[in-house]
Amino acid sequence: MPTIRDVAHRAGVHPSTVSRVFSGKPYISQATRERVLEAAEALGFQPNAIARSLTLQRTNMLAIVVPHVFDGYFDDTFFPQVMRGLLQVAYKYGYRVLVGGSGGHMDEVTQVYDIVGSRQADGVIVLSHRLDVDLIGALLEFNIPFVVMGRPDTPSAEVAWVDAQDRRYTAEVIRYLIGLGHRRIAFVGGDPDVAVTVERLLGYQAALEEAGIEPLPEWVDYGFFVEDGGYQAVQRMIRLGSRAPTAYYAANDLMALGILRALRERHIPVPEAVSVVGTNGSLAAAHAHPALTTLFVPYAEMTARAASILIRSIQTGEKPREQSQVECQLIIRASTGPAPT
Amino acid sequence: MPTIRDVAHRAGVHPSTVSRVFSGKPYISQATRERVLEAAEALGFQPNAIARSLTLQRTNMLAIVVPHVFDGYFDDTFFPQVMRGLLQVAYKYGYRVLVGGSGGHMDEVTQVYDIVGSRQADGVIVLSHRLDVDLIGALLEFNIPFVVMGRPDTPSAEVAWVDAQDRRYTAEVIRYLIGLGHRRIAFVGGDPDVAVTVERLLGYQAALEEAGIEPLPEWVDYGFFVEDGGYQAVQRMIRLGSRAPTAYYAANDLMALGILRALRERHIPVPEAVSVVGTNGSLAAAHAHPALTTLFVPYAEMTARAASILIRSIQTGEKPREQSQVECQLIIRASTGPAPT
DNA sequence: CTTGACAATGCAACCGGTTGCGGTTAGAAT
DNA sequence: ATTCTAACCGCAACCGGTTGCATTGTCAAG
Repeated sequence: MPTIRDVAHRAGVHPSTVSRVFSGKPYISQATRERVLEAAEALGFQPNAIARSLTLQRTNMLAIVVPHVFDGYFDDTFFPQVMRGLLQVAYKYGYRVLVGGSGGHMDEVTQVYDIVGSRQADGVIVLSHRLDVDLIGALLEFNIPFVVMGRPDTPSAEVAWVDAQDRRYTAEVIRYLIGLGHRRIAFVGGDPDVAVTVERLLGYQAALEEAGIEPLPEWVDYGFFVEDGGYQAVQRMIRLGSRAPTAYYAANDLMALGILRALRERHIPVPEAVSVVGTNGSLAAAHAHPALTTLFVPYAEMTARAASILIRSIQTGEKPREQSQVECQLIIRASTGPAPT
Repeated sequence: MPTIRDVAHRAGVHPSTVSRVFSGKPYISQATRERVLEAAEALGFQPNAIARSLTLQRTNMLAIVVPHVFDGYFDDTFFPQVMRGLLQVAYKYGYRVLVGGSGGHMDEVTQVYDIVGSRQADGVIVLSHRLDVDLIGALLEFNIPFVVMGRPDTPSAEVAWVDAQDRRYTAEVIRYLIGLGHRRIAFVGGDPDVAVTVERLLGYQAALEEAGIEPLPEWVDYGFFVEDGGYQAVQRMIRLGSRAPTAYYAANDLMALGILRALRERHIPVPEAVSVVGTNGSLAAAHAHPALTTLFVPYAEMTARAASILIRSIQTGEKPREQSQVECQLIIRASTGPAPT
């Protein structure tokens, strides 16, 4: 690979001149500019991004860490939508996306820590903030812009976030089910150690309390966001007999599909006997049978916004502080109906 | 951020000693090693990955470029499965994934060219090789390992690939439909400029010819891999009246779902009147109504394999040459049945 | 007691761009 | 004709690790 010095030599100028040409600096005569570009063209020169990053202290990368160990993570619409929003904005502003994998709980922090500490990215999107580890605290130590997806459990004016108002909208879903006459409503959450799960659970509990319903502990279960988690939750709850739920709320569509599958296998008609609501508004939900009522969460928009905040912060040098929220939407389809009498 | 020199100063050693400690070089006494690590700990030192990359000429990154402009791209199971396989292997070997977006056709090449030319990654996975641009030729110019997903149209011993045998398995699907008595079979391809589409079309044509069926040109349409593409294809083909297809093969599940939607709207019973087959084996296909028969393509396994090949090549320094193929599987469900009489 | 071998560490150049500073030159102003 | 200004471009240090080579120290063999 030719370097800036090779080009300089061929064009008969100093390396710094070549650098100035390629980084669009002023005070370069038209003649030398052309000579340099010609030499670069002839040699097939492209500036080395790594070297440039080293001096500029800028990588033009946005980082995101994904728990790749859960296969189901890639089956729900969450991950691709996140990537969509992120990529679109990153691309628009000339950034690329650095995706890191992560194994266990702690490892997610390790990975983020590693990427940030080794200066491989200019900003970070924090996907899931776990309750068991203080990732946000760690990130504040570094002087790197980051945006959290969802409102952190210990809100601070120092951190930027984009929130989907999980608690509020989950409550809205539960109220909708109550409005249909349901009183025995199940909550099938994702990973119990993740903030979003806790928020949704709080929304669930609030809505029930509001209606004067005392929820059974057995109505709450965790499916870790995978299809089989929803399936298993039904298997367990069905044993409650007459106290079994007549409606299920699942924290993503994947688990809701698992719930539908379990009900179908047991020949329990949906929505006549049992109603089911999913979350995320996936395409699979729209095409499921029966078509799944689902709480659409605009994850693509959320990450797009997060990426915008990050990039602005990187470019201005100011710590990101924007705290915004997006609106979700309950898409009512065929999987929900009046409670059986 | 503290540098290696800060640590050296604090530990009372030379920077090179610190470097040796952190890169696990031999010939460092236990005493100084401890002093260095202690100093590093106290300062919160982490080696700068960019600087390291500059000298080592290694970034520990695998690159992939994604056409982010098509929203539908993120709705099918293809993209997340590709990411899953890639991330798992990358993570296992300590690599990270660099994802670049891309706009139009040419832009994909530009982006890959840019990443490779600026040495931002050690290897590249070439997702879709278009027919209109010679990306492979360009990559061969650079001395960087790359693996192509799918067999290139001009096979060469110089390039490594992981192939899903698109032609063969598409033909198998068509033969299955013919076996069910269908003779008017539609082909709804993805992007006509992409190699996989051409391969599938060839498989389709071969299977029909084999059975002595002369396909109508109107039976072939392109849906560009998006849901509405499948929907529109039905709208057009239905106008053929008595010559309209009794079976549809779609090059991904998303388009197949669009086909199902179009048929449902027109109250055409599936599979009694028309059969539908999708591709990719998505979860949405399993939960669709009727459950979609689909050609499962192991994209996660393919990218996992591609990543392995890449990493081995990076580590040995040998140009990757492995050319392997994976097996697909036709998953028969409820959307296909005997042709109407 | 010398010599040799090898462990341990320092020195300095290098990876490939970037940039503050200073020198040169040409044209404009006086 | 002289001075001033600003465009143009070279010089060299720097970003933060890495590594071949040189040097010092230590211990065992001769």
